[in-house]
Amino acid sequence: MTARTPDSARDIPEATVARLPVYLRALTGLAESGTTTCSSEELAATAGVNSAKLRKDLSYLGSYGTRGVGYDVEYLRYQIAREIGVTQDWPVVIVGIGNLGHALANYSGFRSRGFRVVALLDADPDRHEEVVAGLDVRSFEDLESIVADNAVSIGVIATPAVAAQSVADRMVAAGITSILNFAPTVLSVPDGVDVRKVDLSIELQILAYHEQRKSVAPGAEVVS
Amino acid sequence: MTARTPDSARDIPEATVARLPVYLRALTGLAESGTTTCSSEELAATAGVNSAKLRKDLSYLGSYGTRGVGYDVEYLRYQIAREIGVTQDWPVVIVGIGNLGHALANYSGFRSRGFRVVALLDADPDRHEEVVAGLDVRSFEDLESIVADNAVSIGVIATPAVAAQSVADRMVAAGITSILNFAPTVLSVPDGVDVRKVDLSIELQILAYHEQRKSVAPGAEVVS
DNA sequence: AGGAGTTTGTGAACGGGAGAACAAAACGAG
DNA sequence: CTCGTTTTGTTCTCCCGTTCACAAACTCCT
Ligand SMILES: NC(=O)c1ccc[n+]([C@@H]2O[C@H](COP(=O)([O-])OP(=O)(O)OC[C@H]3O[C@@H](n4cnc5c(N)ncnc54)[C@H](O)[C@@H]3O)[C@@H](O)[C@H]2O)c1
Ligand SMILES: NC(=O)c1ccc[n+]([C@@H]2O[C@H](COP(=O)([O-])OP(=O)(O)OC[C@H]3O[C@@H](n4cnc5c(N)ncnc54)[C@H](O)[C@@H]3O)[C@@H](O)[C@H]2O)c1
Repeated sequence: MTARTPDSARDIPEATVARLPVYLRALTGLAESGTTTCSSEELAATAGVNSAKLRKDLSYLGSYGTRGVGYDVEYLRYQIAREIGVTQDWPVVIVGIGNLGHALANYSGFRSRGFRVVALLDADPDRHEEVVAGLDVRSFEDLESIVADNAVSIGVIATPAVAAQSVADRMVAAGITSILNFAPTVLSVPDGVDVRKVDLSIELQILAYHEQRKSVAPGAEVVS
Repeated sequence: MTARTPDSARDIPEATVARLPVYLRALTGLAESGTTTCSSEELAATAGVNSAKLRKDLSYLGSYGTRGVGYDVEYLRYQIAREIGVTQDWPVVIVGIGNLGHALANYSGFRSRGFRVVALLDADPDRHEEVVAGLDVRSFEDLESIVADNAVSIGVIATPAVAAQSVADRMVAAGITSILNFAPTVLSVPDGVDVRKVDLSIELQILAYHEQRKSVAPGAEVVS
């Protein structure tokens, strides 16, 4: 019987943290369709996970359900949002406004999920005349002042791979402590800085591996 | 002593499969910089993983190193590429040529890693006049014939979330067995079809969670 | 040829996550 | 108030993945 600190039941497993946003999305969907209460079974189906896993995940946050009834959609949604930290708005800077940077800047889904793009930066002076998604593309040299003025702690790297490490170094020096990296490179950053990478080529290669094996052995597998 | 089938040492752990593309990228980098031989330590550092893990991963493919020496960069690169299946070219279709679809279509990294975009499809007739990255944007109705004519088995979904499931259903019916999904929805597909999802909002939310906790407890953590 | 030095490949210990199963709690009917 | 039904929260077990540590294998030097 661990005396559970009721206010801050800390250290949520990483695997659970990665699923909380999925639950949040599912709950938002349920709320929009008018559902006010749902069981772990329903929510699990909507989120595409096992219901036991869902319940265990939620138990790390606290006891927000009612036995025999289920969960209040709106209440649980708020609790998860609070736990993740998306009840507040997070300012974000995007560096590298090329093909991908444009798409990211124009994406409305970030805003609706608690993130606000405060600046678009690019090293190429030709880009600086452009206005993307209502924001001026500014010089990369402005990074430090923008980070300081807007209390930015999250940065997105969408530059070519060769530039990524130097951009990351500069971000870290400017005070950014979380980086989402789209460039296909391993970034090295000091302790205390989180890096997550998104590599589309790797995803395709994983699919190709399984695809190749389907041709010989029909052992099918669904990776979600 | 499991009699290791030398030609097909099958069932590589999923976690290893996900890292093989990283090793491949690291090896390509080493090869380009003129390195012909490397130790597991060097390669692990380049790929950003533990060297013991790297060696164990490679051991699933076979014994391609030489004790006391290391690995032949070019030889190992080929072996990994063959194992993943990227020695051949994989035809790919992209559905939903909006912000993200444009970026994907223009991305040269796919081509250089064994993937060839054979068609860009969109439901919006206004898009059909467009030429992106040297390809006509074609009607979604052409899906079946394109898949059949080009033996496409991999599809990319970059449509809004509401359309994603119906696009996936249509892809599966047309014969596609691997899907990379960018829409923030859970797709349900029959057994035998692989789905991988890329959700940028989830990545940001995971960063936000850790960021939020940094403010209170300085227990830093690097997630790569 | 033999020994010293390197580096691989793998056995074994460890930790974390997934899922089954169940006891505890809430609710409603009678 | 009591019993039956529903559903949560949690315990327990199993499996996968990570990491350590070391014997086996190879090279080079003397
Ligand atoms: N486009 C895609 O769909 C896609 C897919 C997967 C991965 N990626 C990766 O994302 C990254 C960006 O891709 P892209 O297609 O947008 O490339 P891009 O060449 O279109 O854009 C890169 C932008 O970064 C800017 N830049 C270069 N060096 C910079 C620096 N030091 N500081 C600031 N800005 C700098 C360039 O001026 C350019 O505008 C690449 O690393 C690419 O490998 C892209
Ligand atoms: N843009 C981004 O950076 C970004 C980031 C994260 C996630 N996403 C997700 O990626 C998806 C695409 O984003 P986007 O910004 O490119 O959206 P978008 O609206 O710019 O483009 C969507 C395209 O899909 C087409 N489409 C709609 N229904 C279709 C159907 N049934 N069949 C074929 N085509 C159809 C539309 O005509 C449009 O061209 C969305 O689900 C979005 O949530 C985008």
